[in-house]
Amino acid sequence: MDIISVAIVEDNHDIRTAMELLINGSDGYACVGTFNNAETALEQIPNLLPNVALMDFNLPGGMNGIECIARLKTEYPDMQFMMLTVYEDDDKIFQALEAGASGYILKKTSPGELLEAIRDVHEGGSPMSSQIARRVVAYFQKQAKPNPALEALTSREKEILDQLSKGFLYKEIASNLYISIETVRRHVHNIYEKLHVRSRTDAVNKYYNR
Amino acid sequence: MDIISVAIVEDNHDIRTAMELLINGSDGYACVGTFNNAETALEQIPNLLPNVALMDFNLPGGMNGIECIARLKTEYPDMQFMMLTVYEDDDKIFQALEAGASGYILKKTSPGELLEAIRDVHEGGSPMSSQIARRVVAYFQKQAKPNPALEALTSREKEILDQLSKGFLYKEIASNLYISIETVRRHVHNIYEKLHVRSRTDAVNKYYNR
DNA sequence: TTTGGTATCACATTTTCGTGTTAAGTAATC
DNA sequence: GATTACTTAACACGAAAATGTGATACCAAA
Repeated sequence: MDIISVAIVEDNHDIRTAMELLINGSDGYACVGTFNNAETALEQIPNLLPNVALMDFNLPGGMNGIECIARLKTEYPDMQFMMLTVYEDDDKIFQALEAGASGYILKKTSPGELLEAIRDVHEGGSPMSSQIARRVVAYFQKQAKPNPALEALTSREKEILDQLSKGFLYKEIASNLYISIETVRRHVHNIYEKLHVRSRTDAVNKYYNR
Repeated sequence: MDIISVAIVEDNHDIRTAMELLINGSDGYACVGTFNNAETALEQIPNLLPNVALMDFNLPGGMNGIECIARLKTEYPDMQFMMLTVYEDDDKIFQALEAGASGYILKKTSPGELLEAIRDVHEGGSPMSSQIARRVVAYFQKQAKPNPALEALTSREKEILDQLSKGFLYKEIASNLYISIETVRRHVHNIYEKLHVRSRTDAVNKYYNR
């Protein structure tokens, strides 16, 4: 069992110290640096190159933890980041994951579970509570269901819209579907009416749920 | 602790029977139905209305487990579905989640963890292994990073492209950005050249990473 | 100082798109 | 048997987009 080096970015002194003690007091873990703001972390972490960085969301100064992760992750893609926060809202979760966090756990997590999560993220997992996971899964399910306005389209119209979305010219669509260009025009017209749009781009945007 | 009713859809007789025994032999769980194919499950589950349905991927007959989930989830949004499979590939995971599965666990999971996962998914969580979660998280990170070809665009060009993507006419873009329509034309031309496209829709598709 | 990249504007031409109107054949519904 | 919805098609017109060519100005790097 190799030793996992950990950096902590957390502005609350008590929490920061408690986590440092926990990590340094556990076999197989070493805290190599603690920071109370994003700017210092951004400056020092490149020197320390920890395996895992624990990141708080709210930090004093202009930069929050997510921005800090985004910058570091770009430079050091192999470094693992884990959000450690009190927030459970969708926005913050998705932002953190997009920025490059692999784990997302709440501060109320027990010390034992925290250590386990650190090891987990280091070994290629994505530790997160089952509730957090449900938020992430819900995102997929929401994405999957298309705009209900599209249901009003006939199957032929959907076919045409799909061709439109791929950027084909009318004449290309006509030849792809073996119909006249005038018929394409007609279908497009009907599609626009049903979707209440006046241009191809707007129609495609609705098609992709934007 | 209320009793969780469970249905099992799994074609392998041994596995199906073993799970049924496990569930019926555990306090707080009851197996209310087992099925060896999707068609029968689709027909019977509406009568049983279990809290949780465990679903295998490969099933005999025309329908697989994902299609089965998709149909049932549309009818019974409150029913919880958990994939129980041997597959760990991204495609199957994402398909299952989009279809409406809330949990995704592997067949090698221990009996104790399986029971825990069933309770978890019933209580609003999304049980999945840390490795599975990483796949899902990776999807977010991939989505977040834009097409590298866009980096070749100047900031002004990105601004124009963003306006294009919103469906504005050239003259609207011109007035939004306080420039001449001829300048818009020129920028659009340069954007198309850099992105190697010949139409607005293709450019927008690249902008959105399609 | 020159060169290269960026942003700006102009004119001309061709192609494509969006809209209006009309209408025939088919399939499903009532 | 009439009605309704869908698919197909044609013609015309103006608007918008795409293409080609050229030009000026600014700024920063070579």
